[in-house]
Amino acid sequence: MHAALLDHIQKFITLNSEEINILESNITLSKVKKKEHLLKEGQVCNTMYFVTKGCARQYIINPKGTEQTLQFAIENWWITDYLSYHNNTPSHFYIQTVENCEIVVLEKNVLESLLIQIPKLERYFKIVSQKSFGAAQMRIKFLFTMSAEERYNHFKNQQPDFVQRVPQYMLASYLDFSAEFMSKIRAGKV
Amino acid sequence: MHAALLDHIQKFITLNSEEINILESNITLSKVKKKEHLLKEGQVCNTMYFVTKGCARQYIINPKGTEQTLQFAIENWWITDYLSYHNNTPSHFYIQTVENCEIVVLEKNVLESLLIQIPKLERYFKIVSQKSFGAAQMRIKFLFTMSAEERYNHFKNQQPDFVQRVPQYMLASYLDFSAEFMSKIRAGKV
DNA sequence: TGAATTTCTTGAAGCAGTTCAAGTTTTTTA
DNA sequence: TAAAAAACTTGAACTGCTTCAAGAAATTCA
Repeated sequence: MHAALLDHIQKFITLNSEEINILESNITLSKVKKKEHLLKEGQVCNTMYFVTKGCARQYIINPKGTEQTLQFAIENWWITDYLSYHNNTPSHFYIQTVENCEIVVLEKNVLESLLIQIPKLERYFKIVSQKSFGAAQMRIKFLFTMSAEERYNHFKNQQPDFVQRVPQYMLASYLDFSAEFMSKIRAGKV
Repeated sequence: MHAALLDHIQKFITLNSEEINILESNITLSKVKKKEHLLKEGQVCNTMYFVTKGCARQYIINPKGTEQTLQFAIENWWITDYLSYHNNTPSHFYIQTVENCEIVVLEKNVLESLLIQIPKLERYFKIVSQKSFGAAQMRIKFLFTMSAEERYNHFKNQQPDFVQRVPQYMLASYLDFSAEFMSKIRAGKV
């Protein structure tokens, strides 16, 4: 059912059967249709989302009114706005499903009670967020050092199937160039 | 002595006096001269650094041979390469002091033993890294939506003193534009 | 203090990627 | 399955920023 999250947790820490029971009774899987919003700009984010099926994204609407995707979350990724979550401040971001999804929706109060019952989970979330931060640093490195075409090819090599899964304009904005330019890169017209 | 780190930890979790003793006996403060390297590209990063005085930075050398700063760490910031640290892979980054510094140097084996003795520390590091990740997301947002001049002005408003503390070319690369362009922005010649 | 090094400045030429506008293709939905 | 909506393509004009080169200013250190 939500075996995916249990499996993911157990990649990083060891759970006994009691702890597994606690988790199973506190965690539910939600089906979310394509293009639904999990978070909108201006809302305080009180929830963490773990994608077990499908794809979600975090995006902003820039001053020109265009959407720009900052992050994708596919199977086995957490997505949330940690700043809004920790500081109880309005979020700068939208979080939206890109495909029909199955998502573990974990409210702050539920999570905090789980963390008290199973303190080991702190370690799990520590490792996950440290790795995410490391990935964000690499992302900034690529944005800084590669041309638009290099970023596209690099991404395509790393995630060959994913390129097919999302609209090209979303991927273009994630890689920080325009949809039109993406079209030219793909046609070899650069 | 290293009160700074204890204070920082106690902003997020509560420690009893025994735990404080354990920390005090395992943590030492190192003086590091300006421009010394804490990590070089290609090394595996086995250490976390907490800056209590001075300033350090994480940077890369891009294909043109120019340094580009990805992150600054001033007082009360942790700096490390989490991907290298967790995966035991060679780092893509340099970490270097920018000023004479006082730094808590925490080796992986010491940290792991501390985390066993004081499991609560997992929560501390979780919160710190989640906030760092949140900050990295905001950084990407600013890089995506603001012009070079806007990024400079925004940074100057947020961190007015810091602008004076580091060479302008380092700040320029952190904000993702050239040192020459920084010079023109500051002179109002844009 | 004086020499060496590092950092900052300036202008001119160039270009990687944007913007705009219009048309085409694909996907969704009633 | 037809109509509407969403996504993609193309070329032409444009621009924000880079690159290069050379000199000036500031900082470091013997």
